[in-house]
Amino acid sequence: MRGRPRSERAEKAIVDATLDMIGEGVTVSELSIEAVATRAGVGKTTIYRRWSNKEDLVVDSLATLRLPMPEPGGTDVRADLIMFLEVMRSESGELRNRCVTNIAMNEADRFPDLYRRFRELVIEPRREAFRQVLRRGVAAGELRADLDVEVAMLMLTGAMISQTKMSGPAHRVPEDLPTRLVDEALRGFRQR
Amino acid sequence: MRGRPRSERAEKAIVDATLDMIGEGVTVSELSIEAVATRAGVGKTTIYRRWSNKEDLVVDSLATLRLPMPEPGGTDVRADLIMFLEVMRSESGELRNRCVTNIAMNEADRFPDLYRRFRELVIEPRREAFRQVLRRGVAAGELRADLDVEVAMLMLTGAMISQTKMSGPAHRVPEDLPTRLVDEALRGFRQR
DNA sequence: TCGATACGAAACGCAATCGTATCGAAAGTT
DNA sequence: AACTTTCGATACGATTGCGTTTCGTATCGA
Repeated sequence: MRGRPRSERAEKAIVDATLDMIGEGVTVSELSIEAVATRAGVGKTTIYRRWSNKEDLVVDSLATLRLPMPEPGGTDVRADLIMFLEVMRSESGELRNRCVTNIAMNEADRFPDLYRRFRELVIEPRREAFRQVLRRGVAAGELRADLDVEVAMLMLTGAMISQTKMSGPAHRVPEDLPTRLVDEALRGFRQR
Repeated sequence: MRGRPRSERAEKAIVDATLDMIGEGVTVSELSIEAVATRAGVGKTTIYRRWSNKEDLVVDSLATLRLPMPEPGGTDVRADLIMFLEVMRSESGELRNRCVTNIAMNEADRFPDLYRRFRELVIEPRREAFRQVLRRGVAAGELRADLDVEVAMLMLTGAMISQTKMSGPAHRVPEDLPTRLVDEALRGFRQR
């Protein structure tokens, strides 16, 4: 291949700018190529040479997100559940990781293809890992045999997600929320 | 007062158009006065005569939402909790009522004033009612004396909200989800 | 009936963003 | 050294929406 090769640095700067803006809460509709170019310190040409439109840019950018999947210990259900929620909590504090929730919650209706790819790539693997922790807990007799695993997962993750979204990027999710959530869920609300 | 009075019908049409569009998932940023005017069958003048900008229009429109607050029976905590979640579930099926979640989840970061007013007007009263149900349950000895009311509320409502957002406007939230959520929460996950 | 105000429609100038084109300079290959 | 491609910058016409103004008509109170 002849000619000047494409700049790796420019490409990374574009993707970084895109992810940062989405993390800040800019919707896909609002995200302007011009803003991305400016923020990345790059000409618009350089973006359009690589991606033909905004959605492609967003999809490819999100695909570069490599969120480390926590590895559950497998012996203590309580500890594993807290660990998963703690990952959600700490990630919510970093701008970049807010992409995940922002895309999942805000863009599902309007960009179904984007949402579907993102769901398969990021969300479902995590849900499955979480599900396995609960299943192991049931199998080990640590959790009720008739526990509704899907509902249990929804209660814990839904609480974290709602809290994250409601509190906004400025506020922090309380450090002890994962522990408190898991303990309340394990004990049950009812007096005995 | 002299002169032609302002048209009640036009005003209602404008507010309805605004709420419908928000319910459909149009963000406040995307919501254009021109689109509202067209949809309401009204001139832009008629809108600007009443509201000086988009945010005012949205705030006032949301303020007209009179979401019937369920009246808890006060005797059976389980029944009251299920009733609250059931209201959330059934409302999520109607376009108009999706305004509540759409605004609360998507616009908090970008329109903090709007979010604050909306929170005081719509969200907090409901949260408080929900909180009271749990408090009464504790006082009556039906729930654990050391129950973390805030965490309990977060688990139940967060689960409903997440499920609603994740499933999108097309899908329906399962009818039995409120019951399953409340029963799991009351029992606790742990084997005894 | 008359004067005041609201009505819907249309046009205004302004700003943002779109996707494309053009530029000279830079950075590679052959 | 010659050639090719990308670089960032800049300008382009098109489109959209803003908030304002103007228009002739409609609808009220006095």
